Amino acid sequence: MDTKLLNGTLEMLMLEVISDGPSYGYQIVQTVLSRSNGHFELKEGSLYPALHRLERQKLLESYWTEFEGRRRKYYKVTSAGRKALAARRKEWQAFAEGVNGVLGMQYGLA
Amino acid sequence: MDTKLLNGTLEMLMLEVISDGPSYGYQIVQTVLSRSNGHFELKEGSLYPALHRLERQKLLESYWTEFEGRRRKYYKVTSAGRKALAARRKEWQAFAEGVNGVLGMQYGLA
DNA sequence: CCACATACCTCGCGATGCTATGCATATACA
DNA sequence: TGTATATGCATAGCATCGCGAGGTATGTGG
Repeated sequence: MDTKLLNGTLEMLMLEVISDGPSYGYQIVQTVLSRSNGHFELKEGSLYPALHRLERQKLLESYWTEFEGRRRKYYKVTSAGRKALAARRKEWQAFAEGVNGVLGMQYGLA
Repeated sequence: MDTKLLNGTLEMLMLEVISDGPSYGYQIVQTVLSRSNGHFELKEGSLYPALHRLERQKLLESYWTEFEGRRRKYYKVTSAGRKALAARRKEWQAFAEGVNGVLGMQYGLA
């Protein structure tokens, strides 16, 4: 997968995954990987900075837990985060329609 | 339109437009604007560097013309450019499917 | 004469994803 | 015992790229 395309959508994907229930870094990577049919393999060097970014923006909140001797930092979506997610989904749809328009492709909900 | 999303797709859109016939900077902006239903307003600060990039990569070729006292630099797609465009269209489709998969959206050709 | 459209260009900033690296623990296997 | 693999978090520094701002130039219409 061309990494450049991910630009801007990575945070949306993370918000989306966490909006289904609190999750932590390592698990988010696995979830995105499976839900994208193995296409998106988030890298730690982009994942953790993005999580911290989203938390600074109050779109996520975190708490530490302990599980079988390993520490996990769980993140959950705030109400502001849900609003932001909804907005980004709309942006994504408009964007995809714009690109498909230029490419001469007509896409619609199946 | 969120500028971040354009990352990586801008070159594909430009190749696509020019593949319909030689075009020049100013016109490319107008074409992309109309074909995206007014969504993508390419900025000169990204347009011209991108054109030069694509020419350096031999995906575009250019020639100067004169029209009503104004100079225009026309670009045409090379055969390598056509191959690259086809590849990028595939990448885009895979990418969009991946994103829609994570978002829980099912899209198909209409 | 001056605003606006047309038409090209570059510099430097900010944002963002990645590689590389580091730390730590549990499990499986030799 | 040691060692590879999976789990789990984090940061520093690099490369890329789109954009705003600024510069140059001509034609047209008020």
